[in-house]
Amino acid sequence: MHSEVVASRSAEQRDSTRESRNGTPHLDAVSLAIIEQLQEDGRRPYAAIGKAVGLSEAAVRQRVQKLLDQGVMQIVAVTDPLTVGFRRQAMVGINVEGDVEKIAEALTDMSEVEYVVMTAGSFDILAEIVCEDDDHLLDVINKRIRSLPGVRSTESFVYLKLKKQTYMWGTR
Amino acid sequence: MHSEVVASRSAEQRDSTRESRNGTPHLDAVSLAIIEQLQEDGRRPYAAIGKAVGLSEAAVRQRVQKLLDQGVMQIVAVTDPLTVGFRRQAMVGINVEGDVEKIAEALTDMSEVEYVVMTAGSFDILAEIVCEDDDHLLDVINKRIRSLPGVRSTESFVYLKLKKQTYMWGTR
DNA sequence: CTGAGACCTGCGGATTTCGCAGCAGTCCGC
DNA sequence: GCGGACTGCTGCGAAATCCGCAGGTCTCAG
Repeated sequence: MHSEVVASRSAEQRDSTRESRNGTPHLDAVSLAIIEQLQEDGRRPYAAIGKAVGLSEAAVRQRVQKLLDQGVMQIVAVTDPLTVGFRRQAMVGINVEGDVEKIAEALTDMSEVEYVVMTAGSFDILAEIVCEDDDHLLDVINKRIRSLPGVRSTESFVYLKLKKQTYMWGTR
Repeated sequence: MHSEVVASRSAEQRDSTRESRNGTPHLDAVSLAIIEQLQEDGRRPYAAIGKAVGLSEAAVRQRVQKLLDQGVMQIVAVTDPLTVGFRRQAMVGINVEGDVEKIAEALTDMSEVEYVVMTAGSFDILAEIVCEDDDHLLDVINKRIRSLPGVRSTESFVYLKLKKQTYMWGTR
């Protein structure tokens, strides 16, 4: 009736989450299904999730706790920054000479920087900035980022309109 | 003892959330405080939140429900895409001739596209793509995006390493 | 064979959620 | 000034959920 994900766990995937060589835990189908449930509604009761994935309430609870402890997922409220009073956002492409990782670390430490990723292509790093107003944004980009030793150049893309933002990884 | 956010709501901010002219609801300090609580832990009990912000359990519950209904926030599980099996990600900068909004809409409809924003600067649109492997990524960029009528050019930045990703807007 | 470890189930008791009735303050129009 | 509509908060009791813990099963290693 209700789609059971698995029943006879025939070897191989007991140990629902286990370290693989690169350090990221491997997830089995059931944990994935649990995550999907929580991506639809982070407050869905464990019993309801259990019914959906074919597990007892307690088992779901233990798995969720483990996923949280391991840092595989987190359950949080996400908002539209505009609504919460941050009126200027920008993506900044950065070119670095020398240690890219080091610059990335420095960006990570800035509270206005929401997102940092090292990339291949004509930028070494992309960083998303969330600010209260133009002055604040200008300050962060010009004073704090461009002055980092090793930053060769930056290019800014000020956000005009956010069209889509989902958190539905694994739900398709 | 426990930091009350407000007590005498002296006019002005009854109507905790109200439409301002641009359509985005205005949030008062208490709702902001509630959001902060839920950004730390999306499953925190209403009573605990109430204690923190100085409201009854029922009041917090009503406010949270309203914030969800209005779409101001959503409570969801967020994960590291890599852990869930999406091994290739990229940011794509796009230049458009003609109706930018239209292209943005088209991108929004693609399930692999996680994030779409219209920008000022040398790209008209930035879109984040989440894929399972290289083939999938190539397919989305070359076949689906570049073939959209009006797309003049694209530039891709394949993700090498995600360094930071927070959901703490309003928490600083 | 035996012990350790991972994972699941079942079950009470504590806690939380939920729905609702009641109350207070504001903003109308009359 | 005074109802009436509206919004938001509180306080409750009932229902549902969460939580901890004591087993049980399976697998692997020695």
